[in-house]
Formats: sequence, C-alpha cells, structure tokens
Amino acid sequence: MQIYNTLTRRKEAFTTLEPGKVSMYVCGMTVYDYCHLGHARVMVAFDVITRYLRARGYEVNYVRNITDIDDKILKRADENGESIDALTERMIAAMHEDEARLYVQRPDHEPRATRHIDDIIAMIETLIAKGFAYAADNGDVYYRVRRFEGYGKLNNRNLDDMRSGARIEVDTSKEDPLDFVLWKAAKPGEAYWPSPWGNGRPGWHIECSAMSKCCLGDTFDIHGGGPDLTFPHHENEIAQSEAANDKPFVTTWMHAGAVRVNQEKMSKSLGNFFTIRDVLTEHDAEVVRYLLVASHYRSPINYAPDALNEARKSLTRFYTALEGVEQGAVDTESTLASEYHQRFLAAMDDDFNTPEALSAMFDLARELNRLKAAGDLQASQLAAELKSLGSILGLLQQVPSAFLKGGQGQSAPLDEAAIEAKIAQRADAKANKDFALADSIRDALAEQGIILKDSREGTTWVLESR
RNA sequence: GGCUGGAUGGCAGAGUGGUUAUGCAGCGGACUGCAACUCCGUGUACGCCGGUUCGAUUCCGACUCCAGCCUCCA
Repeated sequence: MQIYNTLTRRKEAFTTLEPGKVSMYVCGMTVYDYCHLGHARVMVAFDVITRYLRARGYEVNYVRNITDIDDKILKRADENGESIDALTERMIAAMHEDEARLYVQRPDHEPRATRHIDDIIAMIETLIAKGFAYAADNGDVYYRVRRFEGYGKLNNRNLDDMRSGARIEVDTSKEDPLDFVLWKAAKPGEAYWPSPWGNGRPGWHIECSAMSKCCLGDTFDIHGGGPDLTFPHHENEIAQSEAANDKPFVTTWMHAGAVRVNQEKMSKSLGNFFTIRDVLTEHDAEVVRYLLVASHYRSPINYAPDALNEARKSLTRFYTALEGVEQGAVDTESTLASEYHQRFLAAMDDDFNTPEALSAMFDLARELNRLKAAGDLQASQLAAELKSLGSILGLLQQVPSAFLKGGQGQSAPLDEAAIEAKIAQRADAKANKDFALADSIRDALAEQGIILKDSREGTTWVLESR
C-alpha cells in the first residue's frame, strides 16, 4: 500500500510500527456548534480509510479527540446563557447523530480534553523541565518555539520566513512572537482547572499531544485531520510531543482536502458553511456520503446543489443494478467477480483512490446488468460482490428498491398501494390493447415523478432521479 | 512576501511517456405497442510557452490563472 505523507510530500510505502496493527489519531471537532460539510469530509475520509485498512486485515485503533474546552466554547456558552457542559454535551450528541446518519462508524476512542487535564499538565511540566516551555508573568505558559530544532518541518517553513510575514502579536509576555500557549491563565469568571502555574485551561495544541500519548503512545502510525490543521496545529503537536518524549511523533501525516463553496473554502470564519443536518433535510445521507467519496480524499470538492444531483444519479445506477437480484454469498472463488475486486483493491492500495475504485464498481455494475438481462445465475454473485465492495466505502447497504422509491431524500406523493393500483389498471389497459389509456396512466404518474419500468416479470416503479 | 497543492473532453472526476478511466449529459442503434430501465456503438480532453525524448496530457523549466496555509477554522 502507498499513502501520501504530508511530512515528506510524496506517496510512501505504508509501514506500521507493529505488524498488522495501525494506530491512528485524527483531530476531531471543537464542540461549540453543529458540524458542517468540512467536518463531514474528514469524518467520511477517515472512516473509509479505517474501513479499508480493516478490510485489508489490519487491526486498527482509531482515536479521534473532542475539544470540549476552548475560547469559542466559553464565548458560545456565555452567549447562549447555558453552561459549558450543557453546550458541549448537546453538540457532542449532535455530532454523533450526524456521523451515524452519514454511515460513519464511531472511532474506537474519543478522548475529551477536559478528561485529560492531568496528562496535559504533566506534559507541560516535562516541557518546562527540559527548557522547551516557560511560565510567563501573566500566568500563561508558552512553548519556546526556537528551542525546537525541527520546527517547521511538516510545513516546510523556517522561523525567520514566518517572522517576516507574520502578523504582529501584541502579547509582550512571550519571549518570541511565534511562541504559542500551552496553558492559558483564567480571567475572572472563566472556567478553570488548578495547575502549578495557577488556575487556567489548556491551550489548543497540547491536548492532542497529551491525548495521543495517552491513547497510542509516544509514536504512532497515522495522524490525520482537516487541511487547515497542518499549520500551526500539527506543527505545534510535533514540537510538543517530540520535545517531551524524545521520540519521533508520527510516521504518516494525512490531510483531507477542503470543501469549497463557489471556489472558496467552506469555513466558520467565512460564514459560508452548510451544516450536515441542514443538508440532510433535503438530501439522502448516502447521497451526501457518495459525493464525498466520489472525489479523492486529498482533492478539493466544490459543494453545489448540482453536485448532489449528480451523486444521486450515480448511486441510482448502482442501486438499479442491484435491484431485483437475489444476492448470493460473496464467492471468493468467482474469477469474474475477483477481476473487479482486484481493480478495486489496486485503486484503494494507491493512497485510497476511491474514484478509481468506484470506476471498477461501475464496470462491475455494467457486467451485472448484462448478466441480469441474460438471466445468468452468476448475477447474484456479482451483486454480492458489488454490495461487498460498497460496504468498504460505506455505500450501497440500503435495500435497493427502498433507495429507488424514495431513499433519495424525497418521498413519493402517493402511497405504494395507490401506485400499485394504477399499475394494475395500466396492465389491464395494455392487455386490452388500449394503449392510449395505458399511456395516460403512465404519464399521469410521471407527472408526479413516478417512473414506471416494464420488464418480463412485470412493472416496477422508481422515484424520478432528477 | 514565504510555503503547499492544482489547471483534463459539455459538466463532475481518475490516470498514464506511445494503447478505453468512470459517472452524468449528448448522438446513433438494439430492446419496447410506444416509452422508461438495460445493453451495444459513439466524442481527435489534457492552461500557455519552451526543453528532454523516436514520441509528452504524463518528465524538466518559465509563465498565466485558481485554491489553501502563514491568525481561530476540519
């Protein structure tokens, strides 16, 4: 397997510290608001990665943290007039709901910053003892960036370049403007934890160093996150962890691509974000997931309503192929099926190339359609294979007819019995060669988005996929 | 200004030093009472300029444009 490593800026043969085991840490959400499609991208990307690694036989320990204390949370709780706990619990529950709807499997561990304050304090103490951090006179503790030799290696930057371009920090408590905060002194009225440096709360970056160490050890295989985390967050994590532990921090760094709107990054600060729950009021969750999987995880995606319609049509093709086929067990001996399977694996082995993997699945679907038309018994094997490959991407697990009859997030304007009655009327008309009547029934249904499909076995219907 | 990526057919989106991506849409045909579904066939796509090469969309260099990071952001 090859994986693109942000650290080396190229694809590398994937190796693990322990044979057959993958330790993976992904930076998760700061829970002060609902998740948007950018979050969905990261959740789905690493869900696919985890599913594939497991399908490949790896034992994966997937850790994704929850940042449940920071400035934005304090501010939002205050604005809402609710407690920090109430806010974060509410948002965590919403996040779990959203990811479940997107068919994202829960990580194995979801450590929360507020539950690891002791680990965080211990790491900061280590950094101070080693001279990598200092307590300032304002009660904050800062990381002494110039003390860490490799600073900038993830982003290919050097400190002096950054200094010239950096916006001026007014904070005079820092020795160097690029130093970042490890422990933040509490202002009067703010939530705090006691520490050797006074009451306060952890800085953002230190929690990931402390929690990854706690859950996965000093060195682990994969560290992932969104595209905007490489700097400063991940750079700072490296500085903290490698200085504190004297060990290499992470072997493979993986970053997802951005979700864009009108060619601009979707983000909280630009205010151009769509929350997952809002999108799911109008679109089937699998369609949204398909959209995210249909591009390579590192490529930017431009979000537009049209893109979702295209995604729905593509999924419709798969479900149309699966519909009406008795699914057999996956037959690993079937050479016909394995040809597509091999192509799928080769694509996924190459840095999780899901678009290429999907192209093998589309070709499989075409073959399945051929065999269906020919009444070939192998069709059931291919259907099983298609569904099995789909499961690795977290797709195609719905009952085909359910998806086609309205799983697309719409629902038929008539109930099933009424539709079936119309179909029966039309069948009678056809039997009597009254094609004018038959066509008028069909047209009337089509007006309402219900499309009839005739076959030897009879007539079925689907909701129009526009 | 520094650092990253990217520019592919009507749209979306992979990939490759010489040979079909794939999906949607279009066109022609088969099937059909007519359709829909499905199947078969079909498109001289690789930002611009140079270079390397027998041959480059694919490698190298310049250029133009787009996006991201350098401040909280997935």
